[in-house]
Amino acid sequence: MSEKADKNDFFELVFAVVAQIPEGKVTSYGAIANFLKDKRAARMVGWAMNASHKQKRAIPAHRVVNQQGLLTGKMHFETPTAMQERLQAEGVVVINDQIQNFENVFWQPKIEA
DNA sequence: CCCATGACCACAA
DNA sequence: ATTGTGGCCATGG
Repeated sequence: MSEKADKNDFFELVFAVVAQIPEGKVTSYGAIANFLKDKRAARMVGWAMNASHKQKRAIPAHRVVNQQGLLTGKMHFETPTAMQERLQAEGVVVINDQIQNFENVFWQPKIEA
């Protein structure tokens, strides 16, 4: 089988991690990038999220925020408020696009088969 | 083909 | 502590 798409692996890896985020929890781009040994490539993670809409897999991109716990990419969602509303629907307190008690809801990326 | 932008993060001054 | 720049890789014009 010739799996060669390296960049595709990056996508799958990011999607895999994001898909494993438990409800009521969030993670950061840098955390994922760091997990991928490319902490400088945090932008690529965000870019992968942009492609998450194309993925058939349910990618809870709303659970992915920046290191500050700020909903930077809310504008890329269906609606600018979809991200915040969705997070709150999962029990995450978000005020002014800022996740409250971010440390408590922070989830460390890890591959759980 | 070259330039500019992007859901970011880390480091230096 | 804050501000500014670089770096990362890919996509778009």
